Amino acid sequence: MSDLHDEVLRWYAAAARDLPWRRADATPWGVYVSEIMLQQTPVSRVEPVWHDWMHRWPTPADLAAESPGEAVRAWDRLGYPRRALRLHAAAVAITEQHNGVVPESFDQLLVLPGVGTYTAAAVSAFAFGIRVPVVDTNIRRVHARLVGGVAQAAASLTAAERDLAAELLPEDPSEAATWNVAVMELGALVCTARAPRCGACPVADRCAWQLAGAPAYDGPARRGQKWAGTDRQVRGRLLRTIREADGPVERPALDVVWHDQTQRERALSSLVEDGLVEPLPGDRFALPR
DNA sequence: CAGACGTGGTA
DNA sequence: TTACCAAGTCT
Repeated sequence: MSDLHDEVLRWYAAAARDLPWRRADATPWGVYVSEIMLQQTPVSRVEPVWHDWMHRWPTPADLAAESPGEAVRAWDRLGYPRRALRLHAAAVAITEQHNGVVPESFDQLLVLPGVGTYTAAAVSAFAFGIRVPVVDTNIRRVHARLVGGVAQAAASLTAAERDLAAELLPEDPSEAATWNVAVMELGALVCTARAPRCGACPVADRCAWQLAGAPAYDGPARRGQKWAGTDRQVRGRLLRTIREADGPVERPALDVVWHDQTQRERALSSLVEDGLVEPLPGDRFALPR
């Protein structure tokens, strides 16, 4: 084991958070659910919802037996609710095509709805200990600083970044699995985007970015996501109203959430199109059955 | 490949 | 208060 691996793994053993989906008693399904929920969503908001889901649907078959609408309701306010729909669809696929057992391989995971390259690698590595490089935003940032000597990773994932992640992965499978989660944790706790705690970093002495004097990011400004006035905001309001209602919602209850009728109708139609909302007779709307 | 897609905490 | 940020995926 190289010094780099040794330092990071030692740090992880001492500093890792005690997250429920990382505990020894976490099931592959629990890991899977956590990875979907954690997409673009902070740990603190995921934790309570994850516990609810694990209690209610401890296996893929349990979720598959429910209606997709119940998954959307239980998703609560985690955001990007299509993830709930895809998680439900994945539970159905796992139940029908894999005998209810979460598949282990990257390729089998990748074809499940809502699973991209990051999640396929993460589930394969974290739930099954398979030696596969995981590349998420934390790991990309750590690599950009530690090896690249720059403050931020590129705007989009490059082939060079994939190659680097593969090169840095320890040979030993068990060590490799821990390495992935350790680098991710380092990025989440120490090598953070805004105010990195380099004084607490186990590899600051060999960090290319530190050695270069921690230069500020000098590339083009990244466009922030718009929110106010967008269809996303309207969709959020509409779905929240429907999600929090006991039964089907009448049209007037939706009319009041947004003033612009054209945009309101467009947003509602897109929710129906996505399968997040089901139109019912009598101009009523509900979560999908 | 750039843009769409939620939500809420923090500086 | 505006703007950025949080374990991405899909088209």
